Amino acid sequence: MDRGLTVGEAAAKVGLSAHTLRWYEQEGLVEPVGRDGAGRRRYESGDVDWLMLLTRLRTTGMSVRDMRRYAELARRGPHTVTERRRLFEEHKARVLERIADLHRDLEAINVKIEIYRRMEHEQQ
Amino acid sequence: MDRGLTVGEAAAKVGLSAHTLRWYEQEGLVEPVGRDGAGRRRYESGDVDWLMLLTRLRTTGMSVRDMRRYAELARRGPHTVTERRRLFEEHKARVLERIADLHRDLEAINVKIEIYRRMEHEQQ
DNA sequence: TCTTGACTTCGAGCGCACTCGAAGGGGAAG
DNA sequence: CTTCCCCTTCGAGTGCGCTCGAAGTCAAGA
Repeated sequence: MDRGLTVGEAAAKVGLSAHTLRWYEQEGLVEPVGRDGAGRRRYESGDVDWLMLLTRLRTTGMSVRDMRRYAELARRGPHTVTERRRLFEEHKARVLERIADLHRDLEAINVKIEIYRRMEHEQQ
Repeated sequence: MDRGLTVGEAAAKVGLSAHTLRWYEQEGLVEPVGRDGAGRRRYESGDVDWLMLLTRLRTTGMSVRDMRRYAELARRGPHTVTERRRLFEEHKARVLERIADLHRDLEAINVKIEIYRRMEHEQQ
């Protein structure tokens, strides 16, 4: 038994399917991960950390296309750190805007709930 | 010139395409809207209000399927008001959870930005 | 040794929410 | 009357992000 997790174990850990993990690799979101003697993927802790970062980017609405751009920067080495930071700061701004939009739209939904509550009251 | 907006005007007003407005009608998200003598759609202010509510539900992540369920309740009349309020309250809870998730994931992104900043500093 | 089950690659398929294009029909301006 | 533009219906196409299935390999357990 080599060190590291199989694709199934890594998938369970990060909350994605094994199919999706292979697809992420194929799409260039993840560097080709190490293999054991039989050609099976072995996810080390660094690989898992990277996947967890990717899932955070995904759940905050980053597209696969942008995640690929980011992965390419990371592969190109330490001289792309400034660009990576900018990419994250732009993403952060988008997420903050998204949160503000959600709050704004919730206002309208709350108004609607209040209207329904009043209608229920009058029906009695 | 009849009263009301054409599909193009209504689309511009609510920020959707004319194609999408027709599609919403076809999908049962909107009651068949009134027509002028030539069979063209005429959106009255109530129709536009409904579309604006729908767009708020969409931008807060409600699926077209759930919007259709809501539209069906509204069509069934005033005795569905309680159910509509419940639907909105459940949706509101999901949106609040989504906002909380976004804040949590932003934390991780902020940590990453800080790490990059330190790396940039050390490179100088 | 045999079975089981997770792994491999590859390519096709799916669900969602539009998005577009074709073909034709007014109606208002010049 | 012609031009123009927006309208109509219908069905097909698109982009995204997976998701699935087929066919085959391999290693560990009974």
